[in-house]
Amino acid sequence: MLEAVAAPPTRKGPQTAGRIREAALELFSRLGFERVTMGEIAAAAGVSQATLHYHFDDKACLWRAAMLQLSAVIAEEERLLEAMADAPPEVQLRMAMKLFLRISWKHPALGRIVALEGMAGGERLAWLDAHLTGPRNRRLAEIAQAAIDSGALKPFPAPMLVITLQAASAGVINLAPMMRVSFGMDPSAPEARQAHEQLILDAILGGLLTHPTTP
Amino acid sequence: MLEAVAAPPTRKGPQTAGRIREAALELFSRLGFERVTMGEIAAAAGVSQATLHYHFDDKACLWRAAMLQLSAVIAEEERLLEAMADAPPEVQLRMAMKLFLRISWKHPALGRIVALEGMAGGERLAWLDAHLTGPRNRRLAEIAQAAIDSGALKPFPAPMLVITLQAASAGVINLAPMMRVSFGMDPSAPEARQAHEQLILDAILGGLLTHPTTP
DNA sequence: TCTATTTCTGATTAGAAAGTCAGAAATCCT
DNA sequence: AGGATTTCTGACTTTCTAATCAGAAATAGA
Repeated sequence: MLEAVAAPPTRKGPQTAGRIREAALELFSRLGFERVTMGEIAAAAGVSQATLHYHFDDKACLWRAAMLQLSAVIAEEERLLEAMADAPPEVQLRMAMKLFLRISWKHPALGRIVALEGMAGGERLAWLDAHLTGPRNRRLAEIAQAAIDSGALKPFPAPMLVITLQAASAGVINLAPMMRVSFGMDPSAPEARQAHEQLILDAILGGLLTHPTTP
Repeated sequence: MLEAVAAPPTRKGPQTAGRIREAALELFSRLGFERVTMGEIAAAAGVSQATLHYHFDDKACLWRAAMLQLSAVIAEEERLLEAMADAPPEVQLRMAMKLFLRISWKHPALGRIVALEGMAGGERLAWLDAHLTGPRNRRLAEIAQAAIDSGALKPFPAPMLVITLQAASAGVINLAPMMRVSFGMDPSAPEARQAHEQLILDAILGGLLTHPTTP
């Protein structure tokens, strides 16, 4: 069988397929596609290695299934952005940024995946762009461009703004192990998370708006 | 033989060892430790696979040698930071930031390595912290802390400032493939590089200083 | 209960990659 | 030139991993 998503709870297959996808997402995002073995995923999901190949044709297929699951969750959480399509650009921008930050913290796997595959290039990145990151990036870029056109935001290239925001938000979360090693500090502690969010907002709203607002 | 650095040019060994280190650095930084095979490195350096094991005991040893080479270059380029240890904190901070950005652009391998290993954790990260990234991070944090103590910089945790700067500068460079796929834009083009640098400086100097200065 | 279908597993296979080694080729020294 | 040393290579071994498959266990439906 292959990548089924919804199913009657009486059947047991989809349930274990879900456990496998979760384990795969965690491992893939933390270590990258080839650092993870099918055996590790199987162990993490509590099934045999052959079971992985029963539910998913091959390793690449399992990777895509895990990403699709993440994609669905995130798309759902970003739904509310569409509801404010006619708010002033500056308001939309601020809202989008906060949502972006919140999602980065809530789904650390996303940022890790983006860092890993967005750096390596290749067909997995192409797939990600089509199914997960591309639409997000371009929607955010549109909002930034509108803010620039309205004169609220300094005229930097919108893609550069988007990627920088991406890098600065997810990057800090990704580099948690490094922060621990270099500074003995845990960035996922609530107060650190708070400081990080405030830092990004201050930097962008204070430094990049034409009429700075530091709330 | 093992990790020799300087040598008489008449001997041929160190020269090929250098070529191997360069090829290794490029590949390791682009793909990560385990995505790269010894065969690929050998091919890129134009030698046989067995030659790699003649010059370096094993793969991990080659990885460290490549990192050490990078480390030496960077340490040299950051030497001039020590010369201004008694300048006012704000001046030092601005200088350090610009140097940091310049080095990120000049040695893209550094940022990729940091992203890859800083995210994965493990013994390679520990080694990096001891030999390359740790000293840099802590020196930059000291400068940031001095700027905070002097009242020039808003009182965010210095480690958070450092890691965010790291993530925002290197991150954009790392994500070049993603920018190409998502926006068809090449961030390594001179004008993009310029915009990126200005963006970071504006964000930090405009948004995080207590008395903003936007030059 | 009994049969068919779904779900899962142990055993196995094929292939890739790191690392070893004996010896060839190149270079140095006298 | 000629022996000694450094440098390099092809062929091999070992280990690890993805993928396959026949069949066991569990579940559903009559």
